[in-house]
Amino acid sequence: MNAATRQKIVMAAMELFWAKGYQSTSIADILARTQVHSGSLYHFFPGKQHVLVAVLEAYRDGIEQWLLAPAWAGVEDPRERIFALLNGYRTQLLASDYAYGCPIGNLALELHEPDPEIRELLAANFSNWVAAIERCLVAMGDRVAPGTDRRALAEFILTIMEGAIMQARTHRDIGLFDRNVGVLRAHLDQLESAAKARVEGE
Amino acid sequence: MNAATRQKIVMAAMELFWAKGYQSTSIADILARTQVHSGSLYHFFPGKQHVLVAVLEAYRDGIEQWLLAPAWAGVEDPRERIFALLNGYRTQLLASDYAYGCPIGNLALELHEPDPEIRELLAANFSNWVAAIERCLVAMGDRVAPGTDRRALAEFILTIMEGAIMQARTHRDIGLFDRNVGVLRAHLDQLESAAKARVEGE
DNA sequence: TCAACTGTCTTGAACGATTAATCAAGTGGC
DNA sequence: GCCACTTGATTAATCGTTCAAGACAGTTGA
Repeated sequence: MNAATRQKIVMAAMELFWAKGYQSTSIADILARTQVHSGSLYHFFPGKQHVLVAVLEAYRDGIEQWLLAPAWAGVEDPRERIFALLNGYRTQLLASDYAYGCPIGNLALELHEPDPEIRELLAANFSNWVAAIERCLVAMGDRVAPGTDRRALAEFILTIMEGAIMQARTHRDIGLFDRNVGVLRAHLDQLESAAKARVEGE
Repeated sequence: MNAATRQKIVMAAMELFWAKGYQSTSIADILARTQVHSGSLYHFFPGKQHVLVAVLEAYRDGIEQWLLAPAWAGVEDPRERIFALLNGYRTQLLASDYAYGCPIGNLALELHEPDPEIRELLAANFSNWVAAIERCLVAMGDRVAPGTDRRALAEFILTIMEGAIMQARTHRDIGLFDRNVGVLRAHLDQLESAAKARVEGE
């Protein structure tokens, strides 16, 4: 199997779905960008939807390499890793003049009645992201109060990332992103100081 | 002007854009549902995009009557009004089997390069929603610590609503919505108890 | 009182463009 | 010769949009 052509298609589709969305990206768009002809594309993929499947699998399998590793390079403190990850999205949003938000979040809201396979891949992408944050929260140990539901808090942080990008992009104002992250920071501060007080009180 | 036909189109488009998204809704879909013919639609609207404008204007102008008033009927406490509003979205999500999220949030992420007019209408809808929450936070008076940025907190609450719906819908699991709202509730609890401690301390 | 006119809205066939997808004929390495 | 892959013209369907013709209500003028 000529993996090169297949991968070229997936990479181009990744970029195009991110920039324009799934429906607004035509097969012709993908063919033009890759210099591949339609017969080749349909040799590897039964249809457009299967290109999306491959894209979502690529995101799922590449989260460590393409998302977490770059964001966390040189950042050791687990708490700061959370904000470093959020800052990665912030940077992308600004660098693209508010065009590039979260590719998974975009697709999750664009596709209204996705096939189960697609929906589960979107969910898996969210789950992996949440798991990465949860690992940071676990690594913070007793800096967060012991009774804290770290999984729920990790889900909450994904929520904030998605909502903050949505608002910042719509208003074309990074202040919305920053203020949202600011409130999250205050929330984590409070959780930490509560844990600290608890330790000192004992 | 025969306002009846125009309004029929706007109402049908509202529903269809909400259920299927903007791009997946064809003019033919709107015509079929309204029993209006294409010539009539194009008599009132220069094009599909202007139907979207009318829909967004309808949301903007109807937020009080169609969103806030029903959610807040019988709820006087400003803090509980916040959660009553969130609960409205929760109910819709469940009643529609995870189909109906936030119509504005959906459009905000589906449309990648919206015309300025569309983008500003989306932003105006968000702003009105945030303003309504901010009024609740102001009505809470010194139950929240005086230094709190109530606007930022209101934006944060919109973020949580949007992110919580996105995740719950993708996972088809209301637990994601509930846990997100749970963390928000804990955050507000903490803000309230901090304000209380401050008052008692003085 | 009635006929003619005016402007608003309706009808529905038709248009060109774009869409995802097909397929028969190739190419080239093994 | 076999098989994986490529080429690119072609397809049927669907898209948003157009337009000429007509329906209808209200106004005008005699």
